[in-house]
Amino acid sequence: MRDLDPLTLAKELNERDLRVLRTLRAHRLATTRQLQRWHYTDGFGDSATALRSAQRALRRLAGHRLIARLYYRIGGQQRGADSVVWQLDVAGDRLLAVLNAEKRRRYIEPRRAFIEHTVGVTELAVQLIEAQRRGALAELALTSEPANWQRFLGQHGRSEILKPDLLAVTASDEFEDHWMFEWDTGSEHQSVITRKALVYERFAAAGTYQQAHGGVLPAVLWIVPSEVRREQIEQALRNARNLTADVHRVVTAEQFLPTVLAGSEPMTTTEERNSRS
DNA sequence: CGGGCATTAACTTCGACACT
DNA sequence: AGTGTCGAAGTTAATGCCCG
Repeated sequence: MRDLDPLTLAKELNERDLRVLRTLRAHRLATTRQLQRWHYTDGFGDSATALRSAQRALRRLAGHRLIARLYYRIGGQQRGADSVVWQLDVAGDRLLAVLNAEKRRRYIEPRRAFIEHTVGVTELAVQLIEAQRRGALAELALTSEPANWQRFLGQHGRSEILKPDLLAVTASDEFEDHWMFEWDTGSEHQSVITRKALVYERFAAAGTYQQAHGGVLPAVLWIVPSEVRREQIEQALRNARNLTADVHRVVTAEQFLPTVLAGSEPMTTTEERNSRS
């Protein structure tokens, strides 16, 4: 069954299978739970059944080598479906390549830091999808790497590329917000952070994005794992020269969704959100 | 008191089967 | 074929117990 012709294989797949494959292509890595929350929600009695169905389907896809389960599990075995990570495998890659006339990628077991970072970014996408589904967001357009890379001319006409972790355009009833998300796992040195922030700064100055989107500049949202880290990043951004502070906003993972739902305009207060008992 | 070991509790995955 | 549900089997962490 390994060398089934991709189009023959495609006939055995349902629409949901293909959506899972496309999600893994776009976001590279996702946990079982994330894929369940994204694609296995409609028509299930409870979330346990949905999870069971997702596990079965993912296992079936893995049997065709459409997807592969990583050896590394986030947080260890006892985290269950939250720890099992999937990526596209050779057959799935070939299938999507045939369907979409795209070129191939390599699919090897990534490094641990990459896994945790990428799954974190996927989590942002899943949270936004869920928010849209329950009506908290009227519109949502997600663009992941590498499609969201932004080429622009920096200082002295030097060609540069900005690589956000995730690009999102959200809309509530009347406002449309553009976001660039940077998921910080807490492992990067502050100099790396500020260097990246300066790329954003030059990108804003170049004005190419604003020209293409009616004058709108995306808000840059840094998502960090802890309050301590949040203060460190904010301090680093403050200390960096040539940074206009209001372009960048730093929030913890818990604050991510409320921040996006509140919109990219400067917020009044975040204190109520922090008090959690 | 603390190390080492066995037991228990709390999870998960996954097979099985009925049902639609 | 896909869904709903149960329970067996496996795991890990927490707990309890003994003994030097």
